[in-house]
Amino acid sequence: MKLSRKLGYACRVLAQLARYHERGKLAHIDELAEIEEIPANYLVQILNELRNAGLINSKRGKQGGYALSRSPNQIGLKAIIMAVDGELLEYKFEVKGHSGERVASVWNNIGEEFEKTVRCFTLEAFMVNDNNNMYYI
Amino acid sequence: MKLSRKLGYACRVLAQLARYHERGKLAHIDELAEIEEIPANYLVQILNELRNAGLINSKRGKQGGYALSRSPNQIGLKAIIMAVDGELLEYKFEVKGHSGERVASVWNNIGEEFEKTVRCFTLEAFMVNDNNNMYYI
DNA sequence: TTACTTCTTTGGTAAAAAACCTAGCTTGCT
DNA sequence: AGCAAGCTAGGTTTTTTACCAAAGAAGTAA
Repeated sequence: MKLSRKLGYACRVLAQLARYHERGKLAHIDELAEIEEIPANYLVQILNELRNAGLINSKRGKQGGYALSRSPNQIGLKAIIMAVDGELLEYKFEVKGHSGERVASVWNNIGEEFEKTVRCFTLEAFMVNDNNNMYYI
Repeated sequence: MKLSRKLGYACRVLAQLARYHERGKLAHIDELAEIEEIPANYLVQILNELRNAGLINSKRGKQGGYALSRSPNQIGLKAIIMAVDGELLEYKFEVKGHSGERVASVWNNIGEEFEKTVRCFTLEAFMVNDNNNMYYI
């Protein structure tokens, strides 16, 4: 059970876009790539998928860039996962053999439970709050 | 988020071994492969990992075969997953970038929740009960 | 309208992982 | 001894992941 690196990138870039969202600014792909240390050429693809899923908007040309399509607490983790991975919990094994159906049905149940868990999280959970680190002597 | 085919095989072969367990018989690798429609050459590896994890025992030579090391309700799903996949929920992405740590920490929480879900299941859940299908006219 | 800047799209490639195979070895039974 | 099982350690093949590159399209501003 592995989480793809791509999903990690997606969470990070969205977290970063959430910060831009607070400041009402558009983010450039190169900025995002540098701040979150994501290969820019790969990030292009990821941002595309996020846009196709309706999580972010983009604007071309000068003054262009990316922005969240709604506020972070309106962007559920399930939507993020499905945007980049297609499925929440996909079992790639065919339903075969004597126990095939039973096993598949149990994993469906587990998938539903997992979905409940995932529903508890939104993009807000991924946001870094810099103020937490600001202590004055 | 994909479940490996290997994990599906493992669940199925264990479910089948659970039936042998009820009848107190040892199972041969070829029988298991045929009944559950798993490539025998691959199954060898899987059974090996299950044995190394202590979930099953094996006996060589004539009259040899495989058996569960304990009853199905004593074999937790977590142990099964970890036997074949190594980790329960492994995120292969390095902790980098501005939001790296935060994202990793959130996914750790999700992993813990997932573990709670998984703890509710044992091998018993995967067993097929033939009696359910036995209706007499 | 032209030049420039940004995203968009497509079609790749390289590396890693997953799935599966082969063949010789070991153990235990009869 | 001889055979019937599992054991082990290497392969190979296929699929997926991660990433790159370059031409295209759309907006902006001189």
